[in-house]
Amino acid sequence: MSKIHDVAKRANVSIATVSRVVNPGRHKVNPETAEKVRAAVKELNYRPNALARALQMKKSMTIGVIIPDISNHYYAEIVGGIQGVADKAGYNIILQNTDRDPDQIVKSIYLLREKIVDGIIFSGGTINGYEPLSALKELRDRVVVIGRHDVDFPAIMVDNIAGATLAVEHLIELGHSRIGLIGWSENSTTAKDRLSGYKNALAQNSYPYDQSLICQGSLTPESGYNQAKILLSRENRPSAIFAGNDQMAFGAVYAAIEMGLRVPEDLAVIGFDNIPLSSFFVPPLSTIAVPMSELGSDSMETLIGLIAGEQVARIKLHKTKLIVRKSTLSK
Amino acid sequence: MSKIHDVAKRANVSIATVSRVVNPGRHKVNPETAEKVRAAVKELNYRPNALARALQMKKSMTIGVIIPDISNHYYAEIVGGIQGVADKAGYNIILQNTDRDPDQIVKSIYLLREKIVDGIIFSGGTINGYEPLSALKELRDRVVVIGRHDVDFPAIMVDNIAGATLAVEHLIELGHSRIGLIGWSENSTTAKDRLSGYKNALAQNSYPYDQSLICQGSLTPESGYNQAKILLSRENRPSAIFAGNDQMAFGAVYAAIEMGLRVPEDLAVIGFDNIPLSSFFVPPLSTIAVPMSELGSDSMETLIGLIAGEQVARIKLHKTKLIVRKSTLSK
DNA sequence: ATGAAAGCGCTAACAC
DNA sequence: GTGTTAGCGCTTTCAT
Repeated sequence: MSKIHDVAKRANVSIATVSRVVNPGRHKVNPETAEKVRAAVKELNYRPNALARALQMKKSMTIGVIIPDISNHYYAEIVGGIQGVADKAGYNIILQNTDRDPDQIVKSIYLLREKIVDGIIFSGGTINGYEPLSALKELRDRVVVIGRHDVDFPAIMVDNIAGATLAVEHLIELGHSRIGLIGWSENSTTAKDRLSGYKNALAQNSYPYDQSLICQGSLTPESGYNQAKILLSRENRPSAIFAGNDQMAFGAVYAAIEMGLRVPEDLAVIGFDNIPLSSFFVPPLSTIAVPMSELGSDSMETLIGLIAGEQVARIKLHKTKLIVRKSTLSK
Repeated sequence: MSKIHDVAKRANVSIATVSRVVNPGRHKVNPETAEKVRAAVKELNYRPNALARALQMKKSMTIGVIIPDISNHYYAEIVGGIQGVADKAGYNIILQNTDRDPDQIVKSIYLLREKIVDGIIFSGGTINGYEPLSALKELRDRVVVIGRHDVDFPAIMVDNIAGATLAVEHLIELGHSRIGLIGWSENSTTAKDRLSGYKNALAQNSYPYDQSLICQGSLTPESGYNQAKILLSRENRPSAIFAGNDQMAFGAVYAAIEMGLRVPEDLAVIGFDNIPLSSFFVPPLSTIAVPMSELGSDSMETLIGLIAGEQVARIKLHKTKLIVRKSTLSK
């Protein structure tokens, strides 16, 4: 692989001149000389070494993305959104999977710092501890988080409370009063917010909050299935279920059908996320649409602003939308 | 951010010594000195600059992954598999999305070369042209492809022909003779292979190959829905449909139900891929399981072998598996 | 407009 | 066992 030196020799100029034509704009260079250099570049198939350049410029044009798991649809969409704007701006992204493991998270941050990333986008898992925070400190002005984290970085969030309220109010309007909730981990702020929205909607309509209607899955269809089975075999079972995400909603529908209940006639089910398959489910699933890809693109735009030294909003809240399909048709 | 020089000063040693304790193994260093250095490292929160190290060592511990689209489940799983083994081996991955656009592919390769990646894993889209091939040339011994590409790099593949044969033979055993196929682009070797498997199964059972049973979708549920509608409104409609992937199979089931056909009683449907949701579909979808994550991990293992200068297999074929669920129960 | 040379932060000969 | 020094390939003053 040829280096700047080779090109300089070939074009009979100094390496400084080569650098100037390879990075146009900052300095003038004689058009003829430039042409000679460009010819040499082409002949030698020269490509500047980004490592060397980054070392010198203290700018790697690389950003780090820390997520729990890329094979999870939600994060894949986010990363897709990040990629889209990163590409256009000339940034590359280094991916770090953490499985939400605090040690992994800390390790990832250190690793990205070693690789001299220009910034970090963090999503999923928690970042509140002393370790991750102090590790992130050195990049303080170049970090954006997706989701609520109670830390002092610009945050891109989904209005989960409003979304959940939307879902449950929809169910209430349909005439349901006993509404089951399949939530998940108490450690997740997202889960907590969706639960809050559920409670809000009940309170606004003066319905009691009944603990026996609440259970916890783990975001998988399997867990939705299991929890729905439990919920539906109680006496005085709910006539509607609000599942914390579409995956669990699918599991819940499946459980209902297996138990001889019809959806939506005997049980209404609504999910959260609006994954692509939800409209092709049988019955098509009502849900709350979350603009995942936008979360990603917005976070990258924010990071770019941060890197440019701009003032950026402390919080950006993205709206959700109620999508009514067959799984919650009239009671 | 502190540099090796700061640590050296703090510990009252030379930078060479610091380097030696930071990268243990190669050289001996007095335990006491080492301890002093480690203390200084900790106090200054020193982290070696990976860029500088990579520049010197000509090894970045970073590999490039080129795929069409990370928000596609298939590629997300592959990348997940790659990540898993990359992490353990100390590699980071830089992601490049191409949308299968040849220009983007070439650009991605150049970009990764500039970033001095230690290797590249390529999946999806085509790589046969002169441009991408010559761009890849400089990394010749450090490239592995996933899927069939008729190029001289180690390839990790799925036995799509055998898988499709499996699917169609299953349908034939069930008594179906008119079996529709929803395929996709003729440019895709995967699509071609799955079509070949379909033809093989028919031939082995002396069934005719009827062009009117073949149509092309685009891997989305929408397209599966549309194509199934066409197939099912022909007179002498098929009694079974083999869809090129699960997404299209979902669409096909949906179309059938909309047309008043029962699945599997009036129409059997089988997909391909075995995405997680397929077992929670209503009815649960029969399909051919593809070990996507394994494809990723295997490709990374192969690349690591390549980097280590080992001899690696030219081709590794991964087996598929027939998963029978309700969507193809007896005719 | 162009070249010489310093230096980005690190590793690895090579001396001692 | 430890220090000195020469690069890795590039960008960027500073001269000219």
